[in-house]
Amino acid sequence: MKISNALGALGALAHETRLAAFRLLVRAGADGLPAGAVASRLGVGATVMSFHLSELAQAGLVEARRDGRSIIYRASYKRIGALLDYLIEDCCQGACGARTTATKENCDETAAC
Amino acid sequence: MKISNALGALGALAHETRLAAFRLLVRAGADGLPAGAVASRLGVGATVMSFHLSELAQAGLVEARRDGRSIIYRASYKRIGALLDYLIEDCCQGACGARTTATKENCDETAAC
DNA sequence: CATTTAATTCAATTATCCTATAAATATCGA
DNA sequence: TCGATATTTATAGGATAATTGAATTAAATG
Repeated sequence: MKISNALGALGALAHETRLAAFRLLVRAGADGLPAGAVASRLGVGATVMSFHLSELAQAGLVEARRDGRSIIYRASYKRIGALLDYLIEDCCQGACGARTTATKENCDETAAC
Repeated sequence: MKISNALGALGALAHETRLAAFRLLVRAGADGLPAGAVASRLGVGATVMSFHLSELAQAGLVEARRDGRSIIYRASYKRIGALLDYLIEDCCQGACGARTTATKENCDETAAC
């Protein structure tokens, strides 16, 4: 992943509504959810949701497809995975690469986390 | 990690100068680097560097200590690790938790990443 | 104690982002 | 085709963030 892509993805996720939408779409799985469902589940208007979903799409974190009147969004697991790889490898240099789901027990959690 | 902390850390990293500074501090290791060294290595002015380092500190991603005239910054491995854990567990739900340094070979990279 | 060095803080400007409203597009069903 | 539904696009505003230069704090040195 290029640095400009990482910056775009980080910026896209650095917003309350967009992070919530992305988490919702990850949980929705490969089928995704229509934009309206995302908006109503998050309690935001259709217009603002459309704006934020397109920001996520621009960053490559979600993909859109039309299904009749609805536009279905789904999370790009490949893209979020690439971002995580970038952060772990290019930014952590192994210092926190061990703190993944595979080897999480190496870390002592604190309340501050 | 709480969602507000994750948002703060994502926002702090979503800036070219700050991401570069954080990467530099990660590579500098536990000893860290004085603010002036970070500024000159990145080719930015002392004032703007100070601003961005304090943003990173506010997000908990770096820590500052005074050493004589210098103020030494170092990366918080705990904090970046906590952010990665949050993204992997709360946002990926296992869909990309496998894409870590430990099990990276499961992923097919593309040019887009 | 005055000077130099290191870094921050303040104030002002500029740029960017977010929200809200209104209008437009696309699809479906009567 | 007409109206209803789903979503996007366009526009304008207000809020937030970033940059710059000057002033300030803090520590070391002669």
